[in-house]
Amino acid sequence: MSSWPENINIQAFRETWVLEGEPLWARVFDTHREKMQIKNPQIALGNLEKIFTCTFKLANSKGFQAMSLRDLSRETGISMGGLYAYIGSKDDLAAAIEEVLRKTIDDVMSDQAVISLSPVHRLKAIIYGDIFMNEIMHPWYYFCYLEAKGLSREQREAAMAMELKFDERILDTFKAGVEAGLFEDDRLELLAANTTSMLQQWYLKRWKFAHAQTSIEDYAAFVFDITLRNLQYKSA
Amino acid sequence: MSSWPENINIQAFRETWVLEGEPLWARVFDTHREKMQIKNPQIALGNLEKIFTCTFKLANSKGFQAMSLRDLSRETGISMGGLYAYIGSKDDLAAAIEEVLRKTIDDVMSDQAVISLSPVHRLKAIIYGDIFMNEIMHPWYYFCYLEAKGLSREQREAAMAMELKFDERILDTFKAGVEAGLFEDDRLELLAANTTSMLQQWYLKRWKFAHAQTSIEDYAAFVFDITLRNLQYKSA
DNA sequence: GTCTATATCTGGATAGAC
DNA sequence: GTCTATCCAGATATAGAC
Repeated sequence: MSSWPENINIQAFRETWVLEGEPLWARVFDTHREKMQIKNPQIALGNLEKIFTCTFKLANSKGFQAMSLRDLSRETGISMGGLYAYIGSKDDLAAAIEEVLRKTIDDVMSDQAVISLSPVHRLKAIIYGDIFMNEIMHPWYYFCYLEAKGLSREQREAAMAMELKFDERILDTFKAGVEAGLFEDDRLELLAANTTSMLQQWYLKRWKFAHAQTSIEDYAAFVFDITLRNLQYKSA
Repeated sequence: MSSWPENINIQAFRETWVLEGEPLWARVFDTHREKMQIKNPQIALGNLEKIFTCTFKLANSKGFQAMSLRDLSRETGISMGGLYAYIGSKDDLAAAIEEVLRKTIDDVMSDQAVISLSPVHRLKAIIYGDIFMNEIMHPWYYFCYLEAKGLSREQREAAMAMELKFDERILDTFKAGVEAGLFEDDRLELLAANTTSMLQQWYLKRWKFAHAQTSIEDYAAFVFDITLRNLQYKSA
């Protein structure tokens, strides 16, 4: 947590949160411990990585429902019986993905270092942080957005609550700016929802950004800039 | 076409384009003629309405892949054998939905009355028209967005091309405004994509707008307003 | 034009050997 | 801890009566 959000760039973010590689699979193992028959982390981590990565590959191209566990077995090189030592059921696998992502977002969102910043810097930290996270955990976000209908009612509602909470976090920052006399107090709820939506575009419309050759830094700067403009921020 | 876009409101739009009721199912019948065994429109229209409406109900809540044709048979009251007189296969049904929506959008988008307007009015006509259309054909849009992965490669690409074409249409309007000295020439491609995305929110995030009690007129005005602000339009 | 009955197959899940 | 073999529910699709 040391270098974030002092240096707002994706390297600093990567080093602070470590949402990739072994720490990520250890997080998955931890969250999912009781659903698995395998108790030894040394053995489990590698297979969990295979299972989740291949699920993203298959589900994010043809859809989770359309992906069979036989497809997954072939892609991972793990037998059908083997798979069931790691998951309770197919639905359980989707549920695990949603749960891990939600808990990870929750961790990053409750970062105290960001909360203590002044409105404009806080806004920047939220926007850049969220885009960096979307980039790093792209397949997770993409999966959860497009497969939400297949989840249980509780999970769907948790996912919606999460998005509302994110909107609220942005809205609170807007309001702090209004109180400081920096922003205009005009349709802040809709503006907050719009900022959230701009951020989601980064994982939903990859093809469009690739097509237009927009880099992640360009896009983060764009979202930050447009948000300030919408708030009628007068820079010094 | 007479009263649009002179009076920009949803009633005028509804009367001009008639994208509901019998004319809509006649359009479906027409597009889908050769895939059906039924040749008599009098008989077909009612059943097509049942089949498509129930497909939306089931697929837009549990997902198209998760919906079985038995579910659809039960929901429509048409037997399994009966269904197959109207569709070639399950995938065929999804393809039909995409095709009908795309052709309908294409019709509305090529409206000459809008193209001849001045930049600001044109922008308003495009934004309001698109939101009205999203509202009227909501289940169609929602289905196509979330079930795109299940479509054939050709159809997926056609859908992406359609979105790029829409972006282009907005971008052209922006550029016309820049040439007329009304708008600033700053990251217009990203701004156009953002306007498209704000419009898509109307059918993607219904729950959020319902929660915040935002009416369609409020939201259309918001999108128009924010787009002009982003373009740094100086109103007279 | 619509139904019932049925053929055929796929996919999730498990038992039990190793 | 992993694999093979198998069970069986449920899905698409069609044949043929009415």
